[in-house]
Amino acid sequence: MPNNWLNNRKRRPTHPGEILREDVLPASGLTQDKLAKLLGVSRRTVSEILHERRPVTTDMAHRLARAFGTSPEMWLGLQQDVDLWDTHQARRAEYDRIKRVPASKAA
Amino acid sequence: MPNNWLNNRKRRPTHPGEILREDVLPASGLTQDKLAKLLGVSRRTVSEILHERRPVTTDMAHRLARAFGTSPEMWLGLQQDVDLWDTHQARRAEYDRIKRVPASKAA
DNA sequence: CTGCTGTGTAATCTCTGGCGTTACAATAAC
DNA sequence: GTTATTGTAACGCCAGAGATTACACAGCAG
Repeated sequence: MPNNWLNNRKRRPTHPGEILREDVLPASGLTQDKLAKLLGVSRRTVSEILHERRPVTTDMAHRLARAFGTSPEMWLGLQQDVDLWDTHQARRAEYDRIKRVPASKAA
Repeated sequence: MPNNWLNNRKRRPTHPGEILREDVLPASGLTQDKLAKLLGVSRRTVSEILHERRPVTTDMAHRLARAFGTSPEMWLGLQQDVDLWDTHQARRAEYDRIKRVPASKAA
């Protein structure tokens, strides 16, 4: 409910690679290499995403969506939450210094 | 309702810069320069976002959220839609070539 | 007319990060 | 054994987000 819900989370949100590694890929019966060729990316890219060392980019979100019949938003949304969380962890001190703009009702 | 809702849109989704330019910034009564200092970024960065020439990054989403009391997800979500749309425009041919993975129920 | 303020925007640099290719080692499967 | 699958190091490439500096031009107050 709170807007700053994300900022208050204790745990890092689920990386899309986890879904891919633990559910989607096993269910598909594909090897990493096969999937990579199918998606049109390198085997390395697939591997690093599975290990959550690389983000699912806009491009990858589209590719995964095509291959697995899901929406690109689904994959990218997961990634966004992770990105927002990571950035907040890294720079929370700086963000805390930013002051709220007063609602100057000079409308 | 359809998953590929985004892909079927005729119009490019609303860039967060538009909201900032047409609503949020005017309502605040701030100049671009003031806002830039407040956010801790360069005047140029603010200007380019207002003109929709630069995306709202994860970092900027946090800054805007702090300054205007909104959620980072709000700003970033708008940007995501734009990004997905742009990428799809640019590479739809390549994506169309990606074949759907058969649901091998080798479960 | 003269400034001052706010703004757009080149030019230039820096840094980060996503991706590919190649190659090698380790492990699992046959 | 031999082959298939996978992790990952070492390259190199290139795009893009951001800062800084500087200049041009608008609008408005005096």
